[in-house]
Amino acid sequence: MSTSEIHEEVARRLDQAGQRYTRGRRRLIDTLLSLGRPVTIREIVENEPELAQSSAYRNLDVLQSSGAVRRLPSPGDFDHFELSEPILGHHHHLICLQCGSIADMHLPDEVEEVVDQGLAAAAHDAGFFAVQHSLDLHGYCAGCSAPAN
Amino acid sequence: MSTSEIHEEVARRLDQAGQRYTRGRRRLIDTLLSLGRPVTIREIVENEPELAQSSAYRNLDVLQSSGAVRRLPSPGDFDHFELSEPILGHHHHLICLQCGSIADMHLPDEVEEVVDQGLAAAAHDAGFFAVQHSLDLHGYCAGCSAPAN
DNA sequence: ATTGCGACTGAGAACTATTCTCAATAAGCT
DNA sequence: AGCTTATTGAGAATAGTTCTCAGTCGCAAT
Repeated sequence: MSTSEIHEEVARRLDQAGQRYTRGRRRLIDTLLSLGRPVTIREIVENEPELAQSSAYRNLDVLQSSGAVRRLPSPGDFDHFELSEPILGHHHHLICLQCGSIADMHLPDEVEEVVDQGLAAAAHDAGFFAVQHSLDLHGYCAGCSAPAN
Repeated sequence: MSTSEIHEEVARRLDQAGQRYTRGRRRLIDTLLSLGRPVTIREIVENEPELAQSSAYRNLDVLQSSGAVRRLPSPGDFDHFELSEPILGHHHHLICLQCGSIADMHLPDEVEEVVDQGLAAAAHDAGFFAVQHSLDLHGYCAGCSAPAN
């Protein structure tokens, strides 16, 4: 999806939710696009100091409600935000236990199929209505090394 | 693993970390065992009112550091705690988007194998040192129904 | 263009889950 | 039993996030 297609898609989703695609919201999407990985509010505001923190939180919430953004609860102290899977495509995360950074990762289609089938069976058994799955790898990124012990 | 084996395992891990297995910590483990699913601090304290909230937080942190407990960052407002995988065995979660409750789930070994292989390859490509994976299903539990729209 | 109205913004206050503090207590050791 | 050190509990402090509200902007109809 090209940048302009993404903006159109976001605009469509906001419109459907009765929301406007204002300058601040557009800038938020641009920032998420340019950083290209799940980021914290702090990173967003540092990259785009014109965005007020309170508006960033509010607008990320609006964008999440309309399905343009996903909020990732994080093991560290800060939640991370990324463009949603309908926009970015289905993917997974490499989460560093040391520095808390999150990188995107993709798995072969065969793996996804096996996972989907396994999860569908488990959901069915539990009377659970599945919306999406999350499959993340926790460990140490290239910049951080694993603890010595 | 029987209840007494679990307590022995926890005691071993705490001892290794230079920590005591006190009454409060034992009660914490008992509570996690009896509830049998990831729970919030609030649920723990409500179930075992003799546990001070501040001590519960502190001890869950100690237990996590020694590898007896896992803390799950949650999409809602409260983190959840559960016994660690070395004790409970490898498993996954069904996370309800409505009520925030988390239930345990197991996948067939074949699925786990495929996932492990796929993740190992992805981690290798990214220069990432993997510790564990998390594979959770997000949706609506049997008690909550999916939104109408 | 102009106007009108409701949605949006920004700065800070408020909220609340979690962590910290410290005097009192319990655990383990000799 | 006595000593030493870790642990506890109640509340204060911290900090990420949400809320408030007066001022501003976007959009549509005139």
